[in-house]
Amino acid sequence: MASPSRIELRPGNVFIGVGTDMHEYRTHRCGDLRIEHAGEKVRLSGWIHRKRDHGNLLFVDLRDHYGITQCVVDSSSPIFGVVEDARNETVICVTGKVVPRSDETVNSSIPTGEVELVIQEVEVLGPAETLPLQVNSDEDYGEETRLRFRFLDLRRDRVHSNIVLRSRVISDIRRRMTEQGFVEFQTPILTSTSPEGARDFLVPSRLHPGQFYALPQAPQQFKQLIMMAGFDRYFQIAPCFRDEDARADRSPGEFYQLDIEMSFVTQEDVFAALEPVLNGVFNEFGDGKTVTAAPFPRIPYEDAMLKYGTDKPDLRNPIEMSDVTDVWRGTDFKIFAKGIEKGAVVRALPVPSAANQPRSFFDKLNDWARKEGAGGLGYILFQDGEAKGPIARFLDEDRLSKLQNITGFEDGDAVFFVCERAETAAEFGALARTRIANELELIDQNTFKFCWIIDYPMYELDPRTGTLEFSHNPFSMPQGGLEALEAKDPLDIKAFQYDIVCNGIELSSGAIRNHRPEIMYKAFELAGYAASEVEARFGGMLNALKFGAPPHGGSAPGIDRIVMLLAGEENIREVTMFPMTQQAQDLMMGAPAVVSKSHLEELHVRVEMPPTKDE
RNA sequence: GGGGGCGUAGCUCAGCUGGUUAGAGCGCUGGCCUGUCACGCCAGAGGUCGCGGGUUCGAGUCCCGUCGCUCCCGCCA
Repeated sequence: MASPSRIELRPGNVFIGVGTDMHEYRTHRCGDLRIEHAGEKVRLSGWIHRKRDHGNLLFVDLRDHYGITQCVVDSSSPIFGVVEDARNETVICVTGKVVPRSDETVNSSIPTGEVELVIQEVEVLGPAETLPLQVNSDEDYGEETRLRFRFLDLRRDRVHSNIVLRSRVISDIRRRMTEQGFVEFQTPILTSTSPEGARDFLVPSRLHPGQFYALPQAPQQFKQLIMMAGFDRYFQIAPCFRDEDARADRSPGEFYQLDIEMSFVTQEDVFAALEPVLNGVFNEFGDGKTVTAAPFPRIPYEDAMLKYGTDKPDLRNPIEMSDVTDVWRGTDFKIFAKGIEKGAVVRALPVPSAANQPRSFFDKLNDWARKEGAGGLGYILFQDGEAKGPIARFLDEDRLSKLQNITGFEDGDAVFFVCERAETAAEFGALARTRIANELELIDQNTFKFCWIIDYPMYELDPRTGTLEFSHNPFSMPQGGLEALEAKDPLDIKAFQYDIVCNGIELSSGAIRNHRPEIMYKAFELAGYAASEVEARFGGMLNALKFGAPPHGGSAPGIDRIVMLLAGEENIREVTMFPMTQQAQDLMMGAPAVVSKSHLEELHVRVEMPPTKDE
């Protein structure tokens, strides 16, 4: 017989000898027993999932992590009363004989449904009080109850399996990364504040009064330093901390990234490393949905903004916008023509097979558009070779054929028009695109569509101050290098900066990094930072760049969002074991909390409360 | 920081234009029931209607404030 350390916990395994030396708690798990076990004396431990009490005959569904087994006892047994008195969710250990069920009483909906355990001995291991939420129910409980009693919520099937899925996804990612030659490292949790980006979490220093550590917003600088240290290919399931407000798809405070960085690579090399990992993981855990095959489409930022109105397009949506400003310029439809004169653009949204929708469909959309603050949502229907609808008459043959060339509409389609300033047109067009596709159920729910968004602008103007600032990561390499920084209009410079998007959800951003100090100085100079300031803020990294830095780049897909997509969950709490509320509180552990005075004194910290309203 | 939704029994919710003793399902307690699998049947307990103030003869319901949960905007290099 194998030594205990080599015994695996697999369904069907008897992992401890049965008989006189029966294990104290269990010989099998609650998902194990099959018809082959009939006649054996076994021991199970688990939670009372549900009882069916017939007075003189009592069924107990005993549940553990692995499954449910029906146990049965009748009033002739001396321990009948003990089982009858135990509440749901009480942890018990039962010993008895496995018996086959009669044909009429087999339960084909559970794997153990052909047998049941006749209870001969019972021990209550952990009694349960009256429950604040019922584990054996699909009822949708309020967040407050669920989070305060998360340990109960986690017993329930849906969250329990989400968390297991999360674990399996992470294991699978680790395996795929390791097999590609990536090496996993840990980076510091207590580090320095990062000068750009989100709000930091600060940790006061006991040894250095008045000084603070910060929790890393991401291991960005560390992973670059790992490349400069010559490790070539790094990855980590990295905790990241940002003190920003939560959303349904954004935990307050903390989240995890698959953080990766590679040396001597181009943008394409990074894509080639990540694509098989993402495609593989989504195929493995995507519940049979189709997954974009590598190489994923690469969409330049500018194209994405024009076609989808956003840099995180949902490619499941077949509607692609195009610019038709010229088609409407100078027509008698004054709303558009005058708008165009004042600098507005017109975007077309061709919607396949929408021409036969009832009038009310178009009216409803128009009402919605006005409520969103747009002028409206004009449209033309193409039916039986004719252009129909309220504004169709403003376009002559020439203009209509031009429109067809641009949008590629076919007979039976409808084309919607958005006329706004370019930025608003993109924003509102994106909303309309999503809205229309949802109304007409054009979104394929059985697929994961990936794409890379590439060629992000290096700089943008701050809309309030009009000053030049980094539009993404200041450590990205500008396309064209130093030459571009010196010669081009900064707003025309692109960066080797890219996002990966799946079904309209941004999974990560990444970049080829700027590994040349002189380019770094220049890039920051354009954004208004003096060399001395750059040195003060990024001294450590800048220093490393000066002692032989390899070209390098990477990315960091969000683990939580990957699991959300795979689990089909809309809310990140459903895939997080111990989440906080939207107000960043842990209701179960009671965090954050007031700490003792001595605690604070040790850290040289004094609390000053914000003024209350009547002060 | 701002906007929306929700807050009634342990839990999920109903409660009309303000009007007698605030209801249901699940859970809980007690009773009956030997083949159920969301077992069934009978009975019972359980409520400061989030909290504070106001309007009114009368407030779960209307108004103001406040707290909690949530969704969104801002924020998230």
